[in-house]
Amino acid sequence: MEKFIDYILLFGNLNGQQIDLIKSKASEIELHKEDYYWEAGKAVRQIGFLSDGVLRVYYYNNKGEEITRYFIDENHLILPGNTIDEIYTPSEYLSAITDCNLVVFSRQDWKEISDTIIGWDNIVHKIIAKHHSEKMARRSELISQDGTERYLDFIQKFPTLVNRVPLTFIASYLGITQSSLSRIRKNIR
Amino acid sequence: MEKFIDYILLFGNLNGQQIDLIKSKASEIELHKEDYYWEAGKAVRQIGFLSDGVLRVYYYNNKGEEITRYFIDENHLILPGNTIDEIYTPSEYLSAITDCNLVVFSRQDWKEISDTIIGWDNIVHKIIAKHHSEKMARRSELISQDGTERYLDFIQKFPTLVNRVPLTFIASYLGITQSSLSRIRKNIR
DNA sequence: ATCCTTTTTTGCCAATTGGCAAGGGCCTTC
DNA sequence: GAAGGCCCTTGCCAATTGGCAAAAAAGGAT
Repeated sequence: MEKFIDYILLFGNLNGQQIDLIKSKASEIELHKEDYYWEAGKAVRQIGFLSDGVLRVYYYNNKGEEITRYFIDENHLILPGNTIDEIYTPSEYLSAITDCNLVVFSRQDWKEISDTIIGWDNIVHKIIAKHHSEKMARRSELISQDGTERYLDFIQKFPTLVNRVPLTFIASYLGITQSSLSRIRKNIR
Repeated sequence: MEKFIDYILLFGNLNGQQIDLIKSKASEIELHKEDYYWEAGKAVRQIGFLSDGVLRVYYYNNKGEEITRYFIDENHLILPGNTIDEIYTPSEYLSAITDCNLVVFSRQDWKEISDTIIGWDNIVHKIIAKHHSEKMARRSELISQDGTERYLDFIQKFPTLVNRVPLTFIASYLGITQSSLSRIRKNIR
């Protein structure tokens, strides 16, 4: 919970009263390895902040292969869709790679926070902007690289993930097969 | 100019007076093929809306190769950075593939519009959210596909671009070489 | 129409990656 | 400590892509 408050405070100032309001609305949940946080086709009813653990976002392509779009690690806000107002039904899955702790808010409570705390929306917009630019930057660079470069890039950008995420998922994220990635790692050694 | 107003109205309502204010702040500029709209390292001082033509966003990777990150076609807003407040210095180039027409606003005028028109920020946030989700979706799917699939995907998603964008740029966007793309097109025929 | 430039296609060979299946290592469970 | 499961590595061969350079095609300008 403190992690969440600390994170928010990176993007704007809040007084003690505002922080108390936020805390009063929050609840903490745990996910075990392989639990879903979202499932494709099922409406998402809460806003979450990942305080511990790693999640992965994936979908199935038209050949039925499971493709990992990206990973979410500690200290990231998980917002459903583009706006808070509309119910969001994801087209992809979000599940726990490791055991996870999250701070969650109901859509309703989140809205009340937004209506009560002046500057809240601004903070949230800053966070969204940051997330998007991070994700874009990561993705775009991958495409022009070969397997080895992609992997080196990955371990440089996500040093904390390399040892916590199974090889299959990393390979899928990098757009190569697990065996190719395994061979690449062998060559690097 | 009308294109810009029409575009904005897709995301929210404005009255005649508000539209007049916007028009009074706007100016129209032309870019010729290969002109820069942004250059890496040079601060961007305006907000633009591309009403005609195609732009491409690219950078140089650590091998000195020019990598096309994405294309921008008609009816897209071009916002510098994550927030209007901070001066934005891009790390990539944005140049015209075809002759282009843009509607541009100085940062100052844009701010005045934002301060005067209630709901303007909301409209802009919706547009930003839309752009980001579009870009992410496009990019992520590419990585799990081979050259042929990427190209088929491209012509399906950007039918209007295929014949206006030189092959090199499309290849670079798809993360393959120009010759490979040429061979792929041959096989498809 | 001709020349010149730019863009696209090809050929050839090397390097990279995929597909498939088997094998090895490690951990858990009984 | 044996059996089973999961994850990672490896071998073999086929398919895909890259690199380089030359040829062909398509546009533009005079």
